Amino acid sequence: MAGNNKGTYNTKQSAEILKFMEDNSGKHLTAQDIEEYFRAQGINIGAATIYRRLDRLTSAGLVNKYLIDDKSPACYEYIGSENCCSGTCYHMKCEDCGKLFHLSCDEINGFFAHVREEHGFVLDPKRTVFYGICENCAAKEGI
Amino acid sequence: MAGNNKGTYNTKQSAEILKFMEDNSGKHLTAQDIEEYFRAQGINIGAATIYRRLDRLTSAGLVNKYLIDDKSPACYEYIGSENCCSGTCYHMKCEDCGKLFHLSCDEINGFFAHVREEHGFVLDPKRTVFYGICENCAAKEGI
DNA sequence: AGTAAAATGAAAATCAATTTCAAATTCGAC
DNA sequence: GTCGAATTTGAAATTGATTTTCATTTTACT
Repeated sequence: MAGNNKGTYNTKQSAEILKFMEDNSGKHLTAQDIEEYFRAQGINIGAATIYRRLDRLTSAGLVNKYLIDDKSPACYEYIGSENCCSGTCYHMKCEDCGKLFHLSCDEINGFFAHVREEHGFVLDPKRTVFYGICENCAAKEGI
Repeated sequence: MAGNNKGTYNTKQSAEILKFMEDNSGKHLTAQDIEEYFRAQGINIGAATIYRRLDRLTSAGLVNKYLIDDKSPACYEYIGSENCCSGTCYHMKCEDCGKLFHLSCDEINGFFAHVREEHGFVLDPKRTVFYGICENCAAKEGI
């Protein structure tokens, strides 16, 4: 049998949700996105079930949950073995256009290591979002 | 007259709220905390007014708004115009104890420069808060 | 004082997320 | 296979923080 946890039953809903998350690996999906997808497919999966499953997948470490900003609902991202967020991936959010960018480079790892070693603070990439102005918006506004 | 903005009227409620925030500079207060304080003082200030004022103070840069975790309501902290740090200063917030730390070093300036030059993204220190676990809490929990 | 613009409080609305609970499903034991 | 306890589900109700609405009050300017 597939990775069975004691005291948990596998259902077709949970399989569907996991498959959808996998298929959208690297994308940020809200619970609503997922709900709408299944509604469009003619598959009825209740909102409560989606939230329950996302919680499970998050605790299991298969999915990351992000609270990017105050106004929008939480979003979830499948953590595959090959996509950009499998390792440590950070997010930058443009205050102007609201677009979300992924950031992954040696410098940021070095900086996080510095903060850990010199300032004794272990940063949390899941919660930490860098805000600023993206290249596009800067050009547009002549900043 | 005191710092008047065009098209804004000063009220005793807004003065009371600002004073209370100033008096609790460095503490993290929820809208509820503030509501209860005024109720206890026998001063009636509606919840909506408190939220409206906190929003204003936040946009004005006098107060920072934090979303520490998913479960708890937003909290607000009086920062003061420029009295918390000289020059550019960044904030780290412990997800565990909620304490706010100030960060100022060459490495962070270097990192911000790198992001600007190599990733075309101009970071906003005012808005960007680093979340993580502080030294104290890490030790306490044996992480 | 007169008055237009802005701020307020109470109540209603919003809205993501959670809880409730009866009905359906899962899965190991027999 | 099927019995039965444990688990999961969906729909609806609930929660709880925040926002909106709107009639009334307050403010700042003349």
